[in-house]
Amino acid sequence: VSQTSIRDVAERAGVAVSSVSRVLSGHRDASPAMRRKVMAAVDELGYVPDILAQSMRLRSTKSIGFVVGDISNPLIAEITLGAETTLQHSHYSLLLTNSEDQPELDASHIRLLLQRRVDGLLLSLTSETHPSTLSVLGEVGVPVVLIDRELPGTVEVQASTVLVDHKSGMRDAVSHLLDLGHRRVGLILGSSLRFAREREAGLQSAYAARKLQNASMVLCGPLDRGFAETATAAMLDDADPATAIVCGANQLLPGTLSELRRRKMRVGRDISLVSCDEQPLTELFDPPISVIRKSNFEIGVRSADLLLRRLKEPERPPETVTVPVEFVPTESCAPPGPARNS
Amino acid sequence: VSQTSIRDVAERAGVAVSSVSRVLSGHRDASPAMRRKVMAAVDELGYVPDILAQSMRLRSTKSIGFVVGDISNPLIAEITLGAETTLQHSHYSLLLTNSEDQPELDASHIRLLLQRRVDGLLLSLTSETHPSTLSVLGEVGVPVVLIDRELPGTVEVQASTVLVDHKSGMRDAVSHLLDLGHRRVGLILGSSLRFAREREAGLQSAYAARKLQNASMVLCGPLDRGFAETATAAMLDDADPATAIVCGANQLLPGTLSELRRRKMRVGRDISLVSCDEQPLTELFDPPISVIRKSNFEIGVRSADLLLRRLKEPERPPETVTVPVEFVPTESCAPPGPARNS
DNA sequence: TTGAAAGCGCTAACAC
DNA sequence: GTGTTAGCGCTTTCAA
Repeated sequence: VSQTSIRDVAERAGVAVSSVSRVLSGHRDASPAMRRKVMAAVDELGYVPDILAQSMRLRSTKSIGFVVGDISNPLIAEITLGAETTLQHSHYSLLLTNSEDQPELDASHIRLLLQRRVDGLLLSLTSETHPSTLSVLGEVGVPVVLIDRELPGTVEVQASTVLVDHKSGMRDAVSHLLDLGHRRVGLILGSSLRFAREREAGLQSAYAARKLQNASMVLCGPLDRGFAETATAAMLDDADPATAIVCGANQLLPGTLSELRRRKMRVGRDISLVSCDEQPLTELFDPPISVIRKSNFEIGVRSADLLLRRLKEPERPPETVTVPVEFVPTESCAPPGPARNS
Repeated sequence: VSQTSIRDVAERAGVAVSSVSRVLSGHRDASPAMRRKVMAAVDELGYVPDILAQSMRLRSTKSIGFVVGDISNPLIAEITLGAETTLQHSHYSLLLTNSEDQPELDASHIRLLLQRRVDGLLLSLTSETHPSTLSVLGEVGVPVVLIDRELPGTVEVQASTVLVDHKSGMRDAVSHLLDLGHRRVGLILGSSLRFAREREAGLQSAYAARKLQNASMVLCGPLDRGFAETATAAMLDDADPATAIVCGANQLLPGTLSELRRRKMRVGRDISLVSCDEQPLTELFDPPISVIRKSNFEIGVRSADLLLRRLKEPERPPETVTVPVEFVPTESCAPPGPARNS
């Protein structure tokens, strides 16, 4: 497609390049006759404008840079779908970069994207505190949207933000467990990003709201299956074992399930279980697994919307929106059983 | 970052723009003294070259267009990770477009990406037969890699291809079921893309290899949970009910599992079950679900490699590589039980 | 070895 | 209403 330039079209139509440009960009100063001539030449030659050259002139690439930690994480993939779909409708293209969960790559990807002259940035950062990321964010000249991240207050980065209300979801889940009679709730956390902090805070607030002494057990480690196994084992082997376990991230659930299976513990009888983030099959376990869920697609859409808004109105100040979260209880949560007395 | 141009650097260093360009592009005709002067100016100004302008001159954007049906499909997301990671290492950026499983969008995305002057195309097409896609593919001027798609032989599209050996995987799975004594194997298929055709062929070949009359039951419909439920029900309600069910795609498994649960049928006892494509939790069901698996990450890597190779050597003819597939049997496959005689 | 200048394909003054 | 022309930031002949 397109090796023909606007000059070829002009020549073919017997008019000036500027006239071709005017017709194609829908400028009003173009007579019907001119329109016809130009469009005929365009059709005959199969001319398609070169976006690169347009970008160069207009100083706008109509492209957005998206930095993610790991696109193969289903949650991120859904966010990406929401964002790309939304941007597409506004004629923006998405440049995707994976940081492979390495904080150093966040900053270098941002720099690369700026070099590519993206009009805006959508960031699902791997780290909220890495100095080089914070430093480059201080001087990006384009609108930025942070996805579920909060940077340390000291740096004043001009960015819109889409926040997820993890705290409420966790509060609801833990409250439910407390109401069932659990007192020793275990929470497994990987990472120390905002979602982990909020989830821990949600758990605390559930205890606090019921004026119960906080007898929870929070274990934090790498965001992987191996750690989830270890943590689950630790929670069950504790002198005061947890009677309910909350998996603080989708990547952890397999580890917890496998440790429970190894011990032949039945979910919803010997142990109560809640998972953060719905996955395709959680609902099909027997019993179905309680989840704290959110719409990742919506997160992507809202992020893109926030960005588009600032692209249209550059003077507009950054905004923050919060996406709700929902706790879906199932029989995987039951009153603490006799196992506790063993 | 970067509002300074190469002219500013030249001025600052008191040299010509061409000299700056030479130094920065590592041209050998540049004296050490010149190098020093230029680099000093670059550092002082924090100059970063504008990739857009470079692309325009060099007629290469160092970017690859990736068309996918649905990035939120975990399989696609993993392929994307493999591809992006590989391209990144060769300093290519990835432009991602979602076709939302609408065949018409494939072609328009390809056109858009060509307008953006991508150096190459990675395609996970929504349709292998849509005319406008085939037509635009006939005149793309850049290297193309098809990911697990085969276009009708009539169109001679110059493209490298990464194929997945679905057929072998399915043959192994069905052979295993036949060896267990099953004769009536049900296969649920969504879509009619290559993977579905190959899976059906694999099933046929398993029967053929054992010289058994093909008593399989293949149902094809939309690639969603609802259809999987319907198809599962149909297979079980048939006059000669299936004793084993193979889910032909990850999106179908939830439907089959839910229909089985509704009927209180126990996997691995009342019915045997195999799923195509490993998912995070398949292994944690009780019993674990047999899967036909492959490395999606590898598919992405191989696709990118094939593209990079043609980018480096434009004269090189397109190649085809095949990625292996593995059947992982579990107790979800068992001999047909008494249920059959009911 | 370095500099001056042309030009990639396009848009937008500006002049007619 | 239309044409001429000057760049956008860069690379690359070509001359010096």
